[in-house]
Amino acid sequence: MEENYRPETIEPDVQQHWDVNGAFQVQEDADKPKFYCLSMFPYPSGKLHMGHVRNYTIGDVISRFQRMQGKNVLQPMGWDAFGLPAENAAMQHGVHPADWTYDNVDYMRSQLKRLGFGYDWSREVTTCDPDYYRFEQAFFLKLLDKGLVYKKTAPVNWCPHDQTVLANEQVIEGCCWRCDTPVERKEISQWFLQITAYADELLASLEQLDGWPEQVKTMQANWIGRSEGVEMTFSVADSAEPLRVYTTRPDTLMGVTYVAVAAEHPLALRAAQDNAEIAAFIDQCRQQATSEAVLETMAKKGMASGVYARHPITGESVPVWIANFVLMGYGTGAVMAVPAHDQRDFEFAQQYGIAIKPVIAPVGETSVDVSAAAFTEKGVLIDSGAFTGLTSQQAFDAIADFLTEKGLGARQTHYRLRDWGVSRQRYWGAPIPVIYCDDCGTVPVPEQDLPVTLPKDVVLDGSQPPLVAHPTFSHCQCPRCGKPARRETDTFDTFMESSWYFARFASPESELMVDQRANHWLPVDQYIGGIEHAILHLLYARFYTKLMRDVGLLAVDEPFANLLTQGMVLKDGSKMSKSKGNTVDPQALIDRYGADTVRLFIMFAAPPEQSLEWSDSGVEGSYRFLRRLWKQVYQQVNAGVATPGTVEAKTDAQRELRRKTHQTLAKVTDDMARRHTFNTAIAANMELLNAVSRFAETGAEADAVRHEALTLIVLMLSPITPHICQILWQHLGHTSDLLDHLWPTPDQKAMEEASFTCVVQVNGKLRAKLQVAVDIDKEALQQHALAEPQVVKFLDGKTPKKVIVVPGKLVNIVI
RNA sequence: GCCUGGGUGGCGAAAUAGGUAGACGCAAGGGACUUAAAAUCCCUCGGUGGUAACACCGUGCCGGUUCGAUUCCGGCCCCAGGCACCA
Repeated sequence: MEENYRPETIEPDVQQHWDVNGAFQVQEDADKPKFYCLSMFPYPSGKLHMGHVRNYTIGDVISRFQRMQGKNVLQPMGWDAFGLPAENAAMQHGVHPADWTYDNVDYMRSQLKRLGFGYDWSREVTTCDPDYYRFEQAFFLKLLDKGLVYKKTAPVNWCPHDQTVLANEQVIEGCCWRCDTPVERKEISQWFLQITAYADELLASLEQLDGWPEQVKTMQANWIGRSEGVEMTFSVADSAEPLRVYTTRPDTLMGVTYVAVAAEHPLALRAAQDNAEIAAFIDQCRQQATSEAVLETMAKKGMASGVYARHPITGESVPVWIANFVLMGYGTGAVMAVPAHDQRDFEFAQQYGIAIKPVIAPVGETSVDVSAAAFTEKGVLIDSGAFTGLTSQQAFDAIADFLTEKGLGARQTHYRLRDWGVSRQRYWGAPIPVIYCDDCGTVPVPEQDLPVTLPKDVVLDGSQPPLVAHPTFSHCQCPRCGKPARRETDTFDTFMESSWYFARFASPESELMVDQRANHWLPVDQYIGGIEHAILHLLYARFYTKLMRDVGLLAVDEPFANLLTQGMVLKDGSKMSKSKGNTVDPQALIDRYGADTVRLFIMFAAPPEQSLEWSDSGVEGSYRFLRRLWKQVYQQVNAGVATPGTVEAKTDAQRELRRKTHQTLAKVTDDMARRHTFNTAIAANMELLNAVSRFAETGAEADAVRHEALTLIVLMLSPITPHICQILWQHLGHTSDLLDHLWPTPDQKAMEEASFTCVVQVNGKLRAKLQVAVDIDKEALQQHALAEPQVVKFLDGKTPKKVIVVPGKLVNIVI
């Protein structure tokens, strides 16, 4: 055995050994319980960042641990390969998105291998491959056929200078990131998946996800945002089309003093026709990005439309205002406003001198002060005609019934969740497989013509959409009538690909989207990924799973049985990202210290769900620990001790080391299996190694106890630092395969202790510690504690008011 | 603005079910070894006071519940993630 730890030589050897043996290739096996462990696949952005290293180390540790539990572990890897950065790279560096993407995939794959992750590479999938996205196109058409897909207009960010649609991320302070031109809002026709049809189930089945963090379930529930309310109509003078509004507070209806509509609302557009001022204001409203964060924080502005709506109950005229914070695409594009009982309405009314009419008072009172702020709580109706005196709850029903009877409204369940817009006006994505014919309308691409392949010969200079400019792509024949027709030039949202990849891994080469093997492996037993995906990706993947179930492709209701959301890797207090320029390149650390050190450090620095503040120092400490471990094994092996027989502690020191060894094993097992707190599992092993270092005894029994401790450290650490452990395992004289070695069980007898440290408190403050027998009775323990000099001193001759004895822990004396 | 988390020594953190605050590691300081350096090993290490024993203070801030609160409750401040076209 080499005296010094040399990761640069052992790691490639061990990796080659795994490779040659196909150690991580897996097949369905009826004799073993399956365990599908999946880490969120990466976008191939260039090279691995620390977030990837953290994510994939956690996944690999869990996979290896589960394998040692006797499970048949599937751990695949692939590439979420479509996306915006590839197009940006094309424009900046003149490299084709496909070449850029595949080069990145090759490099990042080599990095993953260098880190020693145990993936079944025979199942690798790449989403920009037509053999992947063709299933998605076919599935989309199936959904279209089922009526779960439709087209409608929706707002996009539009740069009038570059004549291009911008992602929210490309809008910097309301301006285009490339040319700094103020961005406009533009309504364009887009494809939608009807996720709202599944809103109820997506919400209800959250309750069955016992293996998900409460945090994520709460976020999803709030995102879906089910509410009970009333939709009603306000008729408008000299207009055929009444205003439809939805409210969750019909009890405040009598307090409505105006109605607000979006700038794009037909009513607003009509008002603008003969009013230049209104037209100018509407133009101004359009100069706004589409994101909710911007809408909610910007200055609220409005203008009276000059049009009046009739209050559905009182028949009074209320002014219709055009407001910049109402969006046409969300809901009905109109909202009723109750300034006295809604803070935003209140501020708007104050700003523009609109009436504020209080109609809800706190329970037990007959008036309410709304001079400074709206009263937003529920209460009792005042000044509300026939409804006066009702509670908010009673009024909800009374007003809903009244409106229903009069045909002016109806109770309605509403969701905050909006249908999923999947159209992207981009090149690097899966083409949407539809054709537009002047005679036949929208026609799906026939199945035998799939996939609609993304052409490679395109011009990417930012001047016009590549698929629109392409000489032949958009020109086609109508599949129905054969006349010249236009092919859809939008591509799919990349969330489409990441919504079903976990199912594809089960049968990656199948001629079907998924085959029966998906039902063997699904659901994923452990899914691991960044907390930033808590809503969108996870919700879309859950939705897709239900869609696939309902067309008979899958038998499961939910894709991910257990979810671990890892925290961000931060540097200088914010998320590591290229745009912020605060990234740390893992490769330099791997080159210097080896994969095991990097894996060990990232698992040691923080528990997985917490954010991890990166610091370059500390990696050194992990390296030192592995060297100390190597040295301890070297000393043991060098002394000629390998594979001793039975272990029997003879001396106190031996018994103490054995106790520590098995207590550590018990703790580490719990940390790894239940708590997923790998940091404390590592700390416990560090403590144990420190104990081994201090253990100075020699002789056959001492060597056997030491050997047992070292063997167990190697076993316990092997999921985390598999390379060094594989080598040390062999040097310790073990011939079995470490990868499939069963996780050891602690020896309960060795863990037993004769005495424990009992804490003695006076008024809750620590005053003394007693070393007492484990089986001491309560009375004796109390007497013992009261006799302590420190206690006597504080008692000062007085009798304690109360003595609390917690067996096995502490005595608290209250004076 | 809304939703969800988080805040503990110089730093990363630990305290698992309300019971010893700071395990483990980093950094720092001191020492041993060495011709020297690196490496390694040993010791100290929350703050204030004290030669010491020890005392008091201390888990973002204010208040509450409790014999006892980092942990539970109420209010506030700050930081992070998400907000539907970044992935």
